[in-house]
Amino acid sequence: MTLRHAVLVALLGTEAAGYQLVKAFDVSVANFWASSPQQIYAELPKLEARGLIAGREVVQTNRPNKRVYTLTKAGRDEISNFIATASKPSIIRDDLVVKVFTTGDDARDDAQIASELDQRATECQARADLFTQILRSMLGDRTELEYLQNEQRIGPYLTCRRGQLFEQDNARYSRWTAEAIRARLRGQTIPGIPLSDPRSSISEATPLPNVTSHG
Amino acid sequence: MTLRHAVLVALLGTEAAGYQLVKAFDVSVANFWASSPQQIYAELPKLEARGLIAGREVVQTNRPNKRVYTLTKAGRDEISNFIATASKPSIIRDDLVVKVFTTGDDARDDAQIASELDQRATECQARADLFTQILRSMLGDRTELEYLQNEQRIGPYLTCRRGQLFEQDNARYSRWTAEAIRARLRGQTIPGIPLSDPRSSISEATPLPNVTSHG
DNA sequence: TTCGTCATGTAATGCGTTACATGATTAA
DNA sequence: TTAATCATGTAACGCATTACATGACGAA
Repeated sequence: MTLRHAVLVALLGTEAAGYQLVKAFDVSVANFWASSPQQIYAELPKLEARGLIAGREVVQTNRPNKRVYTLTKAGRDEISNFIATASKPSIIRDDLVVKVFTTGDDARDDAQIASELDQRATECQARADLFTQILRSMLGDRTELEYLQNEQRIGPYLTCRRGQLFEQDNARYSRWTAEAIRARLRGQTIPGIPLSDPRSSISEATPLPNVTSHG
Repeated sequence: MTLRHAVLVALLGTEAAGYQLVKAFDVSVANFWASSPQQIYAELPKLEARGLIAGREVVQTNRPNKRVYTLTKAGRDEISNFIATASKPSIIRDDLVVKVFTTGDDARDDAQIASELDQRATECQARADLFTQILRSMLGDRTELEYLQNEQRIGPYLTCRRGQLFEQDNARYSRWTAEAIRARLRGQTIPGIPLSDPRSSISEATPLPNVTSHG
């Protein structure tokens, strides 16, 4: 039951209509809680019925009218409550990795999988680059350190960073795996991938990449 | 509708009972398709009814009897079919990152979140280490390169690698974020985290870590 | 004698996905 | 005139989660 909480936190510090939330989910909340427009639209009346958000009609000319929602006190309490409850482990759902699991069973399937991995790598890299842009525009002319020290709501920055990291990681894995599968299909050595790098764990050695330098 | 496919691929090359599948999901399939025991048990009769798997009773003494399932020809075709269909983007669901999104709204909540991040980092690292062990036992005395060249079914290795990478990445993110939040709460600089590292993108510079060296 | 493992479920409820539906405005 | 954006849904179905349930064996 966390779509509820995902919607509530999206309303922290800003009122928004359903359509705006749908758009906001695309670039921020989707990084940790992917949801379809239908789900979001369906959730809003439920939250309002429970008194966690309050909606009001906004009449527009040249545009359809819309219903704009704000967090209530009860909604804020629900968020704090949620934060006080133990988190469940993260879960991934990935069709493509289900396919990777079959690798070695059928050569034609393997070729298909490798080409889908290439495509996935490109998509992930594109999304990662988008996140890098968003992060840099959040920073303005400040360094990340300055931003994290001075900005009051750093949450959106930190979660966008999560999305960036996930996409980069996914792109990296997809490229590596595509090469491994294809090299086998050719019966050749795996080119251009330093599999024998002496580092055993990325976790201690590698800092998070910098957003400020480069594009 | 991919739990179906996750179960089918788990039966590639080996017959298994429900209980065994539940256990297998824990350490391998869960890395890309997390599912509860109840879901798996419920899925098996459905797959059998569709003719994608065949079950037979195995009578045991000293143990409850069990029903063991094998892929049918139709099941294999269903897998190939699935592979030929375009994959959906990966999705993450992560409670804790929903909480991170709120950071900056309430200091007490922030402290709570930072401490949950510490815990998460530890759990992820433990799981990553477990995967490293599993990977090394798959390799035996071969290098990864040798393994990928010579073993016929490399799928389970590649997906375990995915799990390892995800857990390491998640641990790294959790540590970094916990520090960022806590440093702000103290009003201090962020210690020990090289935020200003000149590398802009992890994806091109960093190879996948090696499994063979270290423990 | 208590816990963990083996072995398998049911039932209720709620969440999520897919397909379908509408209708105006504005930019290419 | 075609597509994209704004704005919001309904309906059907199937998937997922939570709680509950059973019962024997073996190890500590």
